[in-house]
Amino acid sequence: MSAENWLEQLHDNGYRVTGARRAVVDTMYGLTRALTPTEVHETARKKYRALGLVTVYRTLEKLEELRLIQRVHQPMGCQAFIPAGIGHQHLLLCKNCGEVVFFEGDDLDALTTAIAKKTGYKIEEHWLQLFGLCANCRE
Amino acid sequence: MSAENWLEQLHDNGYRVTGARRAVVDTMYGLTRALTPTEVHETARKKYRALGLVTVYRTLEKLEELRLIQRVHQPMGCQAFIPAGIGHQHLLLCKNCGEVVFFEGDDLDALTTAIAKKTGYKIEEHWLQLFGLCANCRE
DNA sequence: TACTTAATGAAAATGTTTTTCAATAACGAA
DNA sequence: TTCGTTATTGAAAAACATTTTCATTAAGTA
Repeated sequence: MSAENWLEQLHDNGYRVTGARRAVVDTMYGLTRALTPTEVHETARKKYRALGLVTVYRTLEKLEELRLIQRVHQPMGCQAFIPAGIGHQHLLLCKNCGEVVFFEGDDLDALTTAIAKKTGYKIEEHWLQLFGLCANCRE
Repeated sequence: MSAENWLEQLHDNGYRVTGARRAVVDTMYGLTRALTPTEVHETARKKYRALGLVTVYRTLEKLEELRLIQRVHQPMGCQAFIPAGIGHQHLLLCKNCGEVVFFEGDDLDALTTAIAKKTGYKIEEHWLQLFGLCANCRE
């Protein structure tokens, strides 16, 4: 996996590889902190001056559609994006610096079965997110 | 607990009880589906015609501050509010009709301890949310 | 190299949330 | 009850965020 590979995936899905998209992909690829569309615009414009904010929105939309990036929900807002985890993963976020770590291995089967029985719901998905302080920020 | 009690809590915290606030509180109290500020405005205006959208935003802000309501995060958007659960509770949402059920009793200690050890993070909170179909909507 | 058409940036439109401000009304004090 | 202080209000404007429109540009294929 590399930024070049993301561009290939765009191409393979019938999307053209343009300078604007290269700049956005280069900005997003490998990020460990979520960025808002405006932040992506500011950063990517250093690589491609003419880049418009509208194109950032449109490119993020396509990267999300290809599941290369995903939206991050936080108390402060839910418009930021990071590279997507692979398979079923959850997030751990540092409240101080915003660093994002993926983890897997939650076993919520017992819980969901119990809740399903109690409520009559058919449970199809779950969101689990942890918040804390990363090794650097816990001082 | 009743809508009247929410108004008392506003009063006890130094806020005045007005017609506009009554209408918003009456709308929010007892809801089992999340409403956006605009939806609250539309509904509450049936009880208090002159109600402005701005006042809805301001009242929701205060109810959230008093922890009487809380924001609900969903794939489609994160601007909707419902009456808050008591203590540490999680949400189960029906994907079809939007009905919200609270539950407790998750035990994530083993998981968070393991993740904390693996990542070096100090874990302070977690969000857990289940999505599915309620008894009515699963047909 | 030329052609087709997806992609672009700018501007405008739309939608949401916040701020400003003069008028109003809640509510404690008299 | 009445009065006075001041929090609250709605309207309008401002500030932001996101989407749409459209003429121009450039990617990728023939």
